[in-house]
Amino acid sequence: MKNRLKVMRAERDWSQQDLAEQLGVSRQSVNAIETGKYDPSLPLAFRIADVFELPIEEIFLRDEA
Amino acid sequence: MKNRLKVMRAERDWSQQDLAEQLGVSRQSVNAIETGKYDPSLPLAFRIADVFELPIEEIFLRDEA
DNA sequence: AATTTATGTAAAGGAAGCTAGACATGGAGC
DNA sequence: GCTCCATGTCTAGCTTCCTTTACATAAATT
Repeated sequence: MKNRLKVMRAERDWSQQDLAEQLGVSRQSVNAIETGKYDPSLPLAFRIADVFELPIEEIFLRDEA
Repeated sequence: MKNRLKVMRAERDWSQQDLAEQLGVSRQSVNAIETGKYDPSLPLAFRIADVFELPIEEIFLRDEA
């Protein structure tokens, strides 16, 4: 499951730390999600969607294939 | 995090077992999600959305408050 | 009455998500 | 040079998600 977090964060000029604080998670979690180590939980995915004001489907992308 | 799984499943007249097989998870997982024991992972939420052909946001609802 | 189906629940174990703490690197600015 | 930042990574530990196995109940069927 890929995501557009890094790009969307860059568009807003937020650091991983900035985003982590808005989401209420650790900087390491944001980093791990961005670098593809794991996917966020569903509740966290909703918070991410809220922060970026976008539907989940526009942030997280089904794996091709 | 609430969800409309039970109703949507009833609308289609699927058993928990039917849905579990379509999703590739155990019947207990479907039951646990429906009865609110826990939320699905993000990848599973996407599969659920695919099976019901609805956006995630129309199936899973942010907790009010 | 006996069987089948659907649902709910529980326990134990493995896999995935998340934490705090620490360390390394590269870039920007003194 | 040194010092911040921002990012990436690692570890140990805890919580959440998901599994198999199993048991209980109610409803429908035979």
